[in-house]
Amino acid sequence: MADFFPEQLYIFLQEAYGPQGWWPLHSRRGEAGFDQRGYRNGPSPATLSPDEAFEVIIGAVLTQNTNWRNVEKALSELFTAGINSPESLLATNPDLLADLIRPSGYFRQKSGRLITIIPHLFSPHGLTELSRDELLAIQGIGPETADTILLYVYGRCFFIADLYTRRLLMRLVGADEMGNYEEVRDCFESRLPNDLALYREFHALIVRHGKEHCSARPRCAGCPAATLCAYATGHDA
DNA sequence: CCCCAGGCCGCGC
DNA sequence: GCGCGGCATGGG
Repeated sequence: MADFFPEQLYIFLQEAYGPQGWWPLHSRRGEAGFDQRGYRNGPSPATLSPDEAFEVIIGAVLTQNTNWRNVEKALSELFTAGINSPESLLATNPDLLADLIRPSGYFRQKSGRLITIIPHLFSPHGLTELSRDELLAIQGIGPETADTILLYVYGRCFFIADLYTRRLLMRLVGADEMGNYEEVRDCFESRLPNDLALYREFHALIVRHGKEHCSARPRCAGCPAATLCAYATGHDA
């Protein structure tokens, strides 16, 4: 990863895909300032309201190893059932909660995780801001979920080194140069300016790019990062 | 039929 | 500290 320059990559992705407006708020889709899938038209505020924070945290847990489409179904079920706050979630029977989030997969496990996690992150006064280590100590919060909360809920510059990010970087620099989650995170964080909007937009662009081109089975034709990519060389261009 | 998706945990080594 | 199985649905 020694000669990887993330800002170059960012320029290419931004030019190809434009602004992304993450994190999508499913409950706000179609409202003023949001599109039909809940993506913001403009940049998001540094710190979210308790309602928005609740929804991002729920979504971050539900999307663990799960397609966002399935998460949208589960979020719809939750909001239709009136579960839109820490209090309403904690007042729900775990088996019922599991049934509501069934479309997101691992539904029994995720029901338990939500019930475990939410009291740590919210008090009767509102959002509780925890450190990365404190987040990681909670059952059900691993590195990616912690960094998602830090970046999109608390507005802190932690780079999310999720599946799309690590797969993209592996193809850019080659498998031999690849690192683990923390090394990839450090790679980006040590080479980027401390710019919250940049961090948020960059991760969103990587996910978008992962869905359109750099998926498990890559579609390299038309890839906006091909000129930076070791893998693309010799492939279907 | 198969593989894949914005992980995480507990276990064995 | 790293690899592996379990957890589960819905789309391609």
